[in-house]
Amino acid sequence: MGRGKIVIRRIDNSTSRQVTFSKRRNGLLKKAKELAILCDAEVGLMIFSSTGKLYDFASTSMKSAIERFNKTKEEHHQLGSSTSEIKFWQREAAMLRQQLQNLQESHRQMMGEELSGLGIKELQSLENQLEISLRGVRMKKDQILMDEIEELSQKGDLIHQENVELYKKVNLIRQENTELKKKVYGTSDGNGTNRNSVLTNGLGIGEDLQVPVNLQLSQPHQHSYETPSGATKLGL
Amino acid sequence: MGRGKIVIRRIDNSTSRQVTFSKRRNGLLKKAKELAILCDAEVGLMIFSSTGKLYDFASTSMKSAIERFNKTKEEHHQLGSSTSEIKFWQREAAMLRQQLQNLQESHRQMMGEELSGLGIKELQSLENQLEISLRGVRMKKDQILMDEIEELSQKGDLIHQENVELYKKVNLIRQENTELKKKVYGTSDGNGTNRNSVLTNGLGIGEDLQVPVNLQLSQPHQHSYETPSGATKLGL
DNA sequence: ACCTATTAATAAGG
DNA sequence: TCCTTATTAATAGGT
Repeated sequence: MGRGKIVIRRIDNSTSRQVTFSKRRNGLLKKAKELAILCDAEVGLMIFSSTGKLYDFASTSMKSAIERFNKTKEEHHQLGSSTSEIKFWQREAAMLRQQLQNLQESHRQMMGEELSGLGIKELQSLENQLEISLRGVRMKKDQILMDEIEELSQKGDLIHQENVELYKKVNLIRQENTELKKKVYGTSDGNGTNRNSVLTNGLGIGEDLQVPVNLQLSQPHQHSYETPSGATKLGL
Repeated sequence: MGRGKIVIRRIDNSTSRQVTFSKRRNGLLKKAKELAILCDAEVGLMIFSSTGKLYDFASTSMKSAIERFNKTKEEHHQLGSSTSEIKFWQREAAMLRQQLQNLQESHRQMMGEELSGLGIKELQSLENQLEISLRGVRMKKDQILMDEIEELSQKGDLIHQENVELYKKVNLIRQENTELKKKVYGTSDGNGTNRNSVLTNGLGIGEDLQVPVNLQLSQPHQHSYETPSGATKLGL
């Protein structure tokens, strides 16, 4: 696959040998990666240039690949003589690997991947399961949102009550103040009293009373789903 | 470099994944050999299929490659030697068990179970994923059903054509028969001829012509989702 | 390192 | 797994 055909034989010219090494090494590494990804295989590749430099690729880790290599090779010539302990753990690992694969397949299907190979009946029951799951998730989500609203509403109530109490206290103190002023400066103004009462009506009961009522009537869908956690901060 | 371009991503279909594995594995091994020969390099390649089978190539020996690798990496971990066989398998099992648990949790959540502990954001993204999966599954299912209907319709057409041909043959043979009877018994009856033609109209063209038309007009939702596989038997 | 004619690999489909 | 073929990808040879 180049300008001409070549025979597979050591390249004499050291320059072109190095150039070819560089090109083909990259190609080999690339294809090793592709194989690992495309086919879900574990690949370990070590390349030493003629100058001794190392280039390597491992889909998981070279350590894992080498250990697996050794185990696989050992099994071959170890068929008669192995400790029961080792055999136990080997079987354990094999079983777990099998379980993992089964679960992975089913998980992929639930993710809507790898559906080829499924028949109508299987697809139908998968669809049913997904619908059930979806309902469950939505219920849970709505539940959480409702709970949050409920909590918010209660906090709103408490704050409102607190406000009412505070308002009363403010009024009491204000009255006390007025009384004190009268005593200190004598009866000097009807103005100050008027201004205070107007202010009180503007900020106080008139509007505060509405707040908890609004919270209780609000519906989940009127809240943004994106920033519900922020709401709890309001209460604190 | 095939009939079409492909993206480097795990191949979903397990059959084509295996086919591709087989082809590319051979290609990779070939190129590893070529690199070693052409460029005078030491190459070690290990490939484990997803089923655990090992395919390997080493220009000198895997032992040599691994030792050189260890030396180069200056890791005195002795990856090639048998540390504690049992410990290796225990670690392997522990790792697999961990993976299995992680996957199980996520799988349960996709089944709509074990949702407590999830926040709104997580539930929302789970919901989105389930919706995506559901769409995928439904598309796949509809595709299969449409394909089946198409196939059935074509078979219906063929059968109808066959019927028309057969009807013609029957009529020909019947005529022939009538002629023969005339020759054998002389001109004896108008009764037999009448009965035949009435029978012909009842079983023949009049009804048969409708069958393929009905099949072609039928829509997917008119079919039961429970018994589509039985339908293919009709054609055979 | 880049270019590009040419060969090699391989995807898709029996 | 092997075969075939259309198409893409790798790369040999040159600048």
